[in-house]
Amino acid sequence: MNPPTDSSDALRARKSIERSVSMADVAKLAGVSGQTVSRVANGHSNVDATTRDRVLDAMKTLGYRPNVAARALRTGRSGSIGVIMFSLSTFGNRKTLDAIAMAAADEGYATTLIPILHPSQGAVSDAFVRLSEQAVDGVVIVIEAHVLDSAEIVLPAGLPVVIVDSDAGERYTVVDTDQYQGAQLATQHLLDLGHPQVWHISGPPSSFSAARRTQSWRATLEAANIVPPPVLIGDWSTTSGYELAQSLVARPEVTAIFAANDQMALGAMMAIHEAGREIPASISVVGFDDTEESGAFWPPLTTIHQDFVAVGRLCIDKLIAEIVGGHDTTGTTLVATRLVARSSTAPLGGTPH
Amino acid sequence: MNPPTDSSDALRARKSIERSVSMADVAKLAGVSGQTVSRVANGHSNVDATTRDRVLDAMKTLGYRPNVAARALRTGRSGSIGVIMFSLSTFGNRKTLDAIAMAAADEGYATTLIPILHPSQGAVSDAFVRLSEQAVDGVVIVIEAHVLDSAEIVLPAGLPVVIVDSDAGERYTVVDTDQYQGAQLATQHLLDLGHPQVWHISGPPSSFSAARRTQSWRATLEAANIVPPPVLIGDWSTTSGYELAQSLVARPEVTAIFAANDQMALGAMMAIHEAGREIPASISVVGFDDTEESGAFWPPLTTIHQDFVAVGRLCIDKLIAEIVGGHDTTGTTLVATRLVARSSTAPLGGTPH
DNA sequence: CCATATCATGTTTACGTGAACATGCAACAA
DNA sequence: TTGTTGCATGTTCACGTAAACATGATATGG
Repeated sequence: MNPPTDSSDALRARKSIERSVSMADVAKLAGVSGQTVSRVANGHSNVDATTRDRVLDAMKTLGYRPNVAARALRTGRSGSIGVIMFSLSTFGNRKTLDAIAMAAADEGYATTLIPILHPSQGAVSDAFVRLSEQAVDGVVIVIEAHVLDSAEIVLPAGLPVVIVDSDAGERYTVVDTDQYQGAQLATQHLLDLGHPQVWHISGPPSSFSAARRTQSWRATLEAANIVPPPVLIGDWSTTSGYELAQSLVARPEVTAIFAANDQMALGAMMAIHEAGREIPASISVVGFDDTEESGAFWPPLTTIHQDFVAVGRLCIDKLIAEIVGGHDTTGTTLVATRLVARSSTAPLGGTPH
Repeated sequence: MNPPTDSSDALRARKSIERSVSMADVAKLAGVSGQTVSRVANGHSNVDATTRDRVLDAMKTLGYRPNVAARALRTGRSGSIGVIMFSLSTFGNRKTLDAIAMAAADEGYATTLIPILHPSQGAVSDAFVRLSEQAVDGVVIVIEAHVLDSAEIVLPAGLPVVIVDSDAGERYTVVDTDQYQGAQLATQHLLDLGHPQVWHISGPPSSFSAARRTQSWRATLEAANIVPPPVLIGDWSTTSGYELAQSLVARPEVTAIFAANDQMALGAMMAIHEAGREIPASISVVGFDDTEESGAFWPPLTTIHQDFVAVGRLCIDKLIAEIVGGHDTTGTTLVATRLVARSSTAPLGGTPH
């Protein structure tokens, strides 16, 4: 049992762990008012050079660090940006998060991750509850917008938002890779190589990116007066690519496959290998993403490179503009992709490499 | 319903974007004091059931959300856990972060990402400055500890810390995959298949995991009375695996390669293919990580599976224990790996599959 | 010379919360 | 009855910061 201590020493010692240096401490040491310390800390101009140096010295001596909680309470700004996404399982999410975090750090913002445990309605709502409890100045949402619509989700009013992987450009600020252009590039590349038809392994329809890529693939074929074959609907995983491709490889007329991401392309290539057909001599394969590994697949995969760094940068730039500007904006900004031609594609009937 | 508004209407309207519902608003509506609202919000028991319901109703009506900044200022707890790591470029980092974020969310903590732009001394120090400016209750550091030592880094005193990828168990709480056991599993697997020697493509020496795997590989060979060949030092990338393996594949006596991660294993397999040798008939390859794709490599890669979910869970559990307990702990907790045998390994001189 | 503008700096206050302490009421024992 | 206990609830205050306002000193113009 703990009898109350007469002197506050014991408590002090225990609390001192958390106890940090405040403006008042700095002010005392520098012989100025707290307000002057505040001015120096925030880089205001109207402070005498001598005084400023004295304050800076005191800060350094005491190891002063501003208390963000107090600052956030006072100013309503937390210096933190929230990111809501399903788990980091997809390559795109992971790269996007990475790029956002880097760009945010660059601008002096921290990144608060608000993961969604499983893609259920309730879990998404939970994420927004957690979000509204966290002090964030803005949010980047990396979930297709229709999920937002279907859930009874209320974005805190006036909270700046940028959405990735969505077509909600009329209502929100949207930044994304130009999925349409990318898929066109992939499909056209195969057509240009002389393939009379291009089969497509798509991502899950719940993903806007996936739907958009499929749409573009279809349009590109139709523009070439080709009737698109049925879509094979995958779920981004190598396994799904493998299983779906198995139905294709037995048919000799299938000579070109466009997979909606590199992982499914990898799975498809595995099925092709197992069927004893040659890539690209017998079948050409194009992926989408350009992961770090795809250049080392066997054979090295022709794919669409996404510029995630640019996407992340734009997200943060637009978000900060909204935060500082104080008003919501709308509109869609797309980042172009480029085709990375490697050895998994060749002219119809052509030779590898 | 709405209380009559006074002359400050215009200002109010403009500010109302950020202006959120406070305890005072709830208190007024429920006809109680702010303190009672606080008690309800924090689940204290000494509130009459009737009163509690009235307050909860008012909260719901107004859409009350506690202000974390104010709470953090008052309590010294932010409900947020910081994660410091180099960019998400490695599979391990990415999975670890994912697991940490999930486990933290599960415990009601947000995850604040503090990325390090480039692995320079200054950048690491910067991260710690940003850290100390962010209100976090604890930190998970996913950087080898010797980097911490070499930089003039001061961890805020008393801040609970858990370190991943380190051997600093005597000074900190360390959670990690059992790298040693994993590398032993990999090496022994190849020896058990009858290979007289196992070559090793390692990760960068700056990584503790890499060093540890190399150490274990060497020890396992020595325990079998085999003199380890020179280590080939890679950098985790497929490219490095590819380039390093090229020097190996020309030598027929090389029949077994243990790469310190799946990406380098993939690169090595590419070099093997290009040299015209068969996997696993002519050379066996083992990786480390068990990425989502490795089962679809050609051939499917035998590798060491890491349980990142367990690592993340343990990080958070131990961190929260320190946060709640209020005292630092030390000690190392290792999570076991398991061998996933696929088709990239076979008995010496054996047949594929 | 004084009036006034200018600028560095100090003082007061409020942001929203929750701990500590105060109050008031009901139940109960003596 | 009256004091005592226990419990629900209210009041006061401080956390660290920065905006708003106040002050006092110096420079400038007529």
